[in-house]
Amino acid sequence: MSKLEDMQNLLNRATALEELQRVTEHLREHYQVNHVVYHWVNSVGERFGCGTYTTDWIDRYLEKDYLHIDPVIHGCFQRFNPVDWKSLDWSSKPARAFMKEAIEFGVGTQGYTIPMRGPNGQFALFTMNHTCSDEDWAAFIDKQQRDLILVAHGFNQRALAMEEGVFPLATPSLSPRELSAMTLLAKGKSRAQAADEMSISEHTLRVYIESARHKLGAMNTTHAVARSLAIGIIVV
Amino acid sequence: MSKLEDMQNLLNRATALEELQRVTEHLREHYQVNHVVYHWVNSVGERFGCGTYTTDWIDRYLEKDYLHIDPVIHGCFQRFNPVDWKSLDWSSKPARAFMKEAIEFGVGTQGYTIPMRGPNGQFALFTMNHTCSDEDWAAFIDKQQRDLILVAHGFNQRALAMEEGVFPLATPSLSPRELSAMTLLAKGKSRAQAADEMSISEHTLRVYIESARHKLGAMNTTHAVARSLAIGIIVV
DNA sequence: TTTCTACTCCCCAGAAATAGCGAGGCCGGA
DNA sequence: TCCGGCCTCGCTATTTCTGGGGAGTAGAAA
Repeated sequence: MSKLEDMQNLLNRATALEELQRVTEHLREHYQVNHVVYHWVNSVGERFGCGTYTTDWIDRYLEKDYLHIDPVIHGCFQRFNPVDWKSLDWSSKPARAFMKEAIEFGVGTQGYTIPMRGPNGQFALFTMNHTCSDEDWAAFIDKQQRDLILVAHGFNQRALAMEEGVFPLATPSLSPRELSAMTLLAKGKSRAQAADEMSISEHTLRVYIESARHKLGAMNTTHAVARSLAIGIIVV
Repeated sequence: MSKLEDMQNLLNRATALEELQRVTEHLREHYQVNHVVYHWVNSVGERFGCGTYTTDWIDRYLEKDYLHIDPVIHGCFQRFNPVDWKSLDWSSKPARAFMKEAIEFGVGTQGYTIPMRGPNGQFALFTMNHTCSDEDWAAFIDKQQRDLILVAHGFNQRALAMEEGVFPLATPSLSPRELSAMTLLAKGKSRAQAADEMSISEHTLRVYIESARHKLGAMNTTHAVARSLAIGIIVV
């Protein structure tokens, strides 16, 4: 039994954010790296995180709205596979300034981040970073890659399980015609065009949009389509 | 070197659908199961698949539009973690009829499906199924779980890499104000409300929406917001 | 059987979005 | 320095959407 499996067991029993936090600390010990962080955006846009960053750095990050500068966030949003920080675009001036400041706060110069996406638009990142040479880091990643993916998945499963406790997965169910309507609108069709494609009158189409809107608790058509996409009941 | 690692290497070199197909066949041999299937919906809603199902079954599946009945699809859309088919809801009449027919076409009675989500709304499923007892299947899954997750990831990485060849990831870049506008609209705000929140005149807001629309190649506001969400440049 | 949901169609008035036109200031890169 | 992108504001006319109100069918569930 490796230490890692012990940690996975610990992870699988975690039911609160503090327990995930503790796992990140154990992982840091185990891998002997600067930091281990897991954070995510849930289905209603709230952000959560746990990890070994100092509160100073987290406060700084939030205060300066680095979410919109951090190339790791940008890069991971565009990718499925894990991302080595070296492969990201650090060419812009704010990005470099951000990196410089991060290092001052103890963040490693080398980093590896695994993006994950869940139902209802959930998006999460599992990051490990360290200060060492490119070669050492490459060797480390090469060796641990698989384990890191599995650990990251473990984190996300627990996080999603915690959410289900809070948001009991009340996905509104739209009828087939309502879904078609939402899909066509999401594709940019006007009501007239959508009605035409569905071979119904525009009046009828409007009824579907309305009822979909009500089911989704949306303020207007755009909102309804946005929610449909976000909760994954339609795909463009 | 296990056989599995050989297969992962094979997978990592795959550049076309046929090669993925071949890997599914190898996996079926290796694990001695009825079927191995990987299929996905890409960023523009096109569907692709490869695996060991018979063409008869695939044709039947498409013909009867089973995508909208199959509880595996439904269940996986709502989940992040891998799904054992037994844990799904087979209570509805069409679902049971579907399962019965699937078995007639050689699909296993036991199944395990791993859902995956990528950037730009990509959604994929990796499935392994077999006909055996509950106990044997549980033991098999328990033993292979980790490897299956890694293999599934391998498939998805290759599939996404193939897509980038076809859709060169030309993500339009919106200005900060344009992004704010899109985000507020996605949250259900009207133009007046959004303008108010951004502390600008509604006329100005309109300019942002218009320019965002043009950058995104969208037909109307709803379409622009839908695209922004789908390509992941905003989060609700 | 009754009830419920889904699907289809219709009208109207007011609110909102769209498609054009225009203007000026600011900042950063070529 | 000039060009381009970004941010801000204005006008008009037309089209589209929204939010109410109806009403009838069919099929499935209770």
